[in-house]
Amino acid sequence: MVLSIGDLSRRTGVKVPTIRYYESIGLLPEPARSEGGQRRYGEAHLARLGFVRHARDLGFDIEAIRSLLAMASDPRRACGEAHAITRAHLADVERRIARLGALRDELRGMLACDNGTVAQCRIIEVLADHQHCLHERH
Amino acid sequence: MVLSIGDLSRRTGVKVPTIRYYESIGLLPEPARSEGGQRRYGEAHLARLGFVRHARDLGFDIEAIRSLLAMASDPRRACGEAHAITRAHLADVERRIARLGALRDELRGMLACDNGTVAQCRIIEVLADHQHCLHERH
DNA sequence: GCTACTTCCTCTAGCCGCTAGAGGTTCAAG
DNA sequence: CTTGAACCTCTAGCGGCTAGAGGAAGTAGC
Repeated sequence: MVLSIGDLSRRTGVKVPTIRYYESIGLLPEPARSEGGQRRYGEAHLARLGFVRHARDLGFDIEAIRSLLAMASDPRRACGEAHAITRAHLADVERRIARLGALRDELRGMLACDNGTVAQCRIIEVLADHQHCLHERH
Repeated sequence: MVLSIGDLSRRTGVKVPTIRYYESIGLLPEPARSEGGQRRYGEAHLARLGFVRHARDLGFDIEAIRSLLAMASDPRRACGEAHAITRAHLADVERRIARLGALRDELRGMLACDNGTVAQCRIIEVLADHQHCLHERH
């Protein structure tokens, strides 16, 4: 199987410039080239880019993905480190959810006024004065 | 009341370079200067920067804040636009919460294996093959 | 083999919202 | 009057891409 960069892009859902970007930062190995210098990919690239895409979708940052890739390539290695990375990421996601939930409540409260003038508008009022907030700390 | 940029920073919790950045993008008006050229702020700046800080904490982007500031400065203006901005932002926050919730479930599922070797590790497995996911679409 | 058209190439610059650092000046306390 | 903190401007960098210029290569139909 030989794929152009466009083929690889369509198969993985990763945009062409993003694939080249991943190569430039060393996340993907340099592929073979055609006589004319165009990139030619195989199964290994497809799998690796799929892995990367998937991890990005799950919100892992590039450095975490680098580590996960290193682990995936060594099937005998204990996956404790993968657990640590994933747990850390999960904790981060949970923090973000909590924060966004508080934010949502705050925004809903701000919307609980009719469309009067700014003078009575809770939105402007809340923004102008922290005292009106539901929570002390955002 | 006369405040240096450091005073303003301490009072609002906005870092000094960020205050200068806000000025550079026109979010804060240019303040008066001391004889030696240092910035000198008053109550109006304090209130405006507080508003900006608060809106940023609530996750509004700079352009939204620009609009909200324009509305706040005109107390007779109807606040329909402020509602529209806030509703749009709320919808965005809700989408992010839903997405992060799905992500959290996915990550929790991935952690449901013991620390064996990579060969049996669900984390690596899930990342390598989308079929293992809880959801079709992330 | 030629034309036309798409896809590919490299390179540079830009996005957001800051943050960091260099190299120099001003201010305020003692 | 000296010290040392805080200030100044300017440029560059962060993450993770995205956009555009200007040109070369690949491919399908005639």
